[in-house]
Amino acid sequence: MDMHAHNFRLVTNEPPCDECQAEPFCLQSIFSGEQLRTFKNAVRVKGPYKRGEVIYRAGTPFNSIYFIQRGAVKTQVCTVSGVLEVTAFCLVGELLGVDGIGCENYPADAVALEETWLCELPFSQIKAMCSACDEFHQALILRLGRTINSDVYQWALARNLKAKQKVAWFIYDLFKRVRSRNASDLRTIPLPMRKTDIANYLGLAPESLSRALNALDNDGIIVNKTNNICLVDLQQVKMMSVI
Amino acid sequence: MDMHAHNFRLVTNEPPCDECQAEPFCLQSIFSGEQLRTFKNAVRVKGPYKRGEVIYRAGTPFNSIYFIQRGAVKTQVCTVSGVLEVTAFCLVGELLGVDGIGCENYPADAVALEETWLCELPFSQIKAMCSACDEFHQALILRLGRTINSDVYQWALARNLKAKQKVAWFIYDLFKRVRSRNASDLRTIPLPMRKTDIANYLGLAPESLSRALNALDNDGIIVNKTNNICLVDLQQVKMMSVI
DNA sequence: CGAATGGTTGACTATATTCAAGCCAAGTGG
DNA sequence: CCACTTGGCTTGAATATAGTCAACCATTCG
Repeated sequence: MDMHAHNFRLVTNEPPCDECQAEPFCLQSIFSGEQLRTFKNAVRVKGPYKRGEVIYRAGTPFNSIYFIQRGAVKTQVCTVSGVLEVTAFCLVGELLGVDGIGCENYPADAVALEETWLCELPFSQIKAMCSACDEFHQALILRLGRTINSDVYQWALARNLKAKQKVAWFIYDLFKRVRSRNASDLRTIPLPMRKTDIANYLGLAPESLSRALNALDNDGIIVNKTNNICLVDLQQVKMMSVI
Repeated sequence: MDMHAHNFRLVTNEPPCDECQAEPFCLQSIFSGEQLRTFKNAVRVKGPYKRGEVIYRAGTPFNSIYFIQRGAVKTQVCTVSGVLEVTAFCLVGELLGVDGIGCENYPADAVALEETWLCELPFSQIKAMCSACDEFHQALILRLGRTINSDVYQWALARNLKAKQKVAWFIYDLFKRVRSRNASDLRTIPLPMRKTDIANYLGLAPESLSRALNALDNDGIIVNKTNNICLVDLQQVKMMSVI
């Protein structure tokens, strides 16, 4: 069914990028002329994935990384007793599946959080392009480095925070990521994921997250809605999220 | 002073590997003949680093990764308010500095936990060898993948554990790493790091770690000493460390 | 020997989880 | 169009858990 769904969703490459909300952050910006042609032939647009739909499962062979054209994705691992733990959120303009590099299989499930369109980059092609173009290789390494860095070392700093600070940290991180794709001055960021997902990701009970968000709202630092959060006092949010 | 210390410690390449405790896990095992010669010329043995000595600092340029021949290392980042957070422990036979790949600078300090000898692999040379030898490239990627995987995804699973379970998880992880380098059946693993470092790494107060270790000891699952831990009931330790 | 550091213990406090109940908005079927 | 259900979210009270503070013990190091 999964495979069938993929086939169903597969869109031709001509023109693959018209609907992309994240074109300025696409790796293709490095290329021109013949190389751009090669790149565009290598990638495939896939979508739409509906909310809750699985993009790939943990344990399936790692063949591709994905660029998120539109939408948002969560990754989650399943413990031996069947508890799901959210490991990351990927937003528009970010890379998905990077955690599979160096592994036979993807280590986590990837699940769409809203209607999502992806640009698939087969890893074999990526390797070929890395060999052919050093600039591409460097750009890719930089992206991967940044991804790993934020996944690992940000968490190292966040794990000793109290619930309220953790939440502030999460909100501020999300804000930075949204803003970097979208230089506008908006302080209201959408939350494509469920609050329960956020709680899980932060290692909090949903009730604790709810209380922490409430506390921040009562302090006048944020305005907490179901599907978005407004960072009223940006400086304060930033301050709270550091030890 | 740092630079000076390095020069002081620099040992000639002939013979670099005689004292290595981790030779079977060295990347050179891939090579033979002329390539082995090239590899041996590329690497440099450095040591001894005394306990507490800084190997590299966060923010200094990333030039090399290191293979730990002997000893053990912790990496730590410093928060804006000056609090140190331990991000990882690296043991004999493991790679240090991997967190710098894709970055201009090392993201964390590396500090020796005991008398430590390293084998330095300049990243420029690594890149050259990757181009020259696909098998090496694959082996390296595999190592990096495993490192990242354990740093990121293991933590994702551990972050929702209670103190006692976190401690069991840490001990079991350490046990697996020690055993994989050293196929003996010993159940007593040395602790090159301070208990305060472990507590920091696990996001616990030192007192909480102490109590958790005590509880495990009282349960008859481990024997808790200052510089080592004996896993009396291995199965139980493993069981406790999963959700 | 005395100081310093790391580790432990106990009492108290802060913090987060659990459980149970209720609310609200969105989707469903009559 | 309106009850009805559902899932996600919130609230309050009771409980479990970890952190803090202060004192103390053990080892190491000068």
